Amino acid sequence: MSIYYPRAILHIDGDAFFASCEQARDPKLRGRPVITGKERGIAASMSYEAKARGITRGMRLFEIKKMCPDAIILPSDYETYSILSERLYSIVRRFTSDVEEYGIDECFADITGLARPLHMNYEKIAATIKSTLDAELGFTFSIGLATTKVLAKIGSKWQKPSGLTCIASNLIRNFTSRTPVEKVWGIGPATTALLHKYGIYTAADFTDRPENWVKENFSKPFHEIYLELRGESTIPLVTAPKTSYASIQKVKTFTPPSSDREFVFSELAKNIENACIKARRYGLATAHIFFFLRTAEFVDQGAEIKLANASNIPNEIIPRLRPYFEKIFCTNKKYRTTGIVLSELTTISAQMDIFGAHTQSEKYARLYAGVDIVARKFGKHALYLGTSFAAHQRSAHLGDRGDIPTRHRALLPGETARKRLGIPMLMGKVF
DNA sequence: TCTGGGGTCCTAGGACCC
DNA sequence: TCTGGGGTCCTAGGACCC
Repeated sequence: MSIYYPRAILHIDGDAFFASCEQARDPKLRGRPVITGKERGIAASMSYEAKARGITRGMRLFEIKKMCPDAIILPSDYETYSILSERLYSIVRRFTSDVEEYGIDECFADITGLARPLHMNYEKIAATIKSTLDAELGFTFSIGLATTKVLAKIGSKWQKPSGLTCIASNLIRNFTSRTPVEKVWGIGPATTALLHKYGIYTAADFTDRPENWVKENFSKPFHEIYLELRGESTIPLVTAPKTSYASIQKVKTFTPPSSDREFVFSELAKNIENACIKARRYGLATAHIFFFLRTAEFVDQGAEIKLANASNIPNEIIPRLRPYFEKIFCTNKKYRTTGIVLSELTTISAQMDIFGAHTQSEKYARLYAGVDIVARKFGKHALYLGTSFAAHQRSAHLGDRGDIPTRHRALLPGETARKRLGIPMLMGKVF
């Protein structure tokens, strides 16, 4: 039998997702070159009409206006994209509960064993999911069907937009021999360079090597990719929803860069408020805070602060940061970004177990319980601190449409987060 | 690719213990 | 006091992803 799938895994990917969401919401935009990313000054996502005009990701907006004067350039609206993203997941879940929400515009789904109950072969199921998504969301999706996640990813990219690519077991080599290693999910620039040194240029070149050679020369993730490329499913779908975080990070860039001390501090305060909102939503409190300021020249400075008592209350955290902010802030510099990382997060109940009582002030805890209720009813920024007033004014003025919602959190202690962000520590550790 | 705002996972090596 | 083996925990850092 030629159509054979030991396991049937789908990768489902929205085509030009952000731009497509805008076109789905406003029919007047359909058929026109739409670009998102206005707030950054570069193209984040382009409709296929814009791609046809030569516009690529990361292109500067002034350049785009020259190339394509009728381009419609919009700021990113992550709240709307998230709503459509949830709709994507829920449509796929009509077919199977084994869905991994991998990114705002994509997911994996395991449909193994569903051919009989649904009275369709796997390829027909994939086609049905695709036509349902296209019809209900009003724009197109590309799907890869294969026996592993890595191969399904190759499939979904194979014919974009609006493609359905099925890689049955006997066809794997047809695809891997035409896939450069750097296009394989999980193989980045460092591993590509290493593979090239061994004379490996396509995915099939890689799978032709003996397994022991791969085990000896590569770390575990690349051995798994190797097996997946051979059709052996090794990387499981992660279908459980995220319930907790090891750290929470909020970073925001503003234009134009500013040398106004109070304005920059208000941007930092707003990030703290947003990080605390998220911490409270998950019942978490932080004992380790890291913040940084980035200048217009992309020079970062930061400081770490350790709290004796864990907190998720901006009123407690912001005053602790202020002295370090004052030491870092330089009046003759312009700043473009502020960021905050909360780590050493503990659950509120764990705190009570350890200390036998609430460690955060009862007054603030009650106040913020109220704030969170108002925010749920009237919007996230219905209430905010005077400290971040300037930042809220700016975003209302510019027509910001909300912050990026995050579903995942890195498991990083504060200093690691600083290092990962590539921020040198100028002040040393502060406690 | 002149640079947005999030994330994951793995490994090496040191501290400390028996 | 020294040598040695083995285990666990933690941190730093690298590589990748959207």
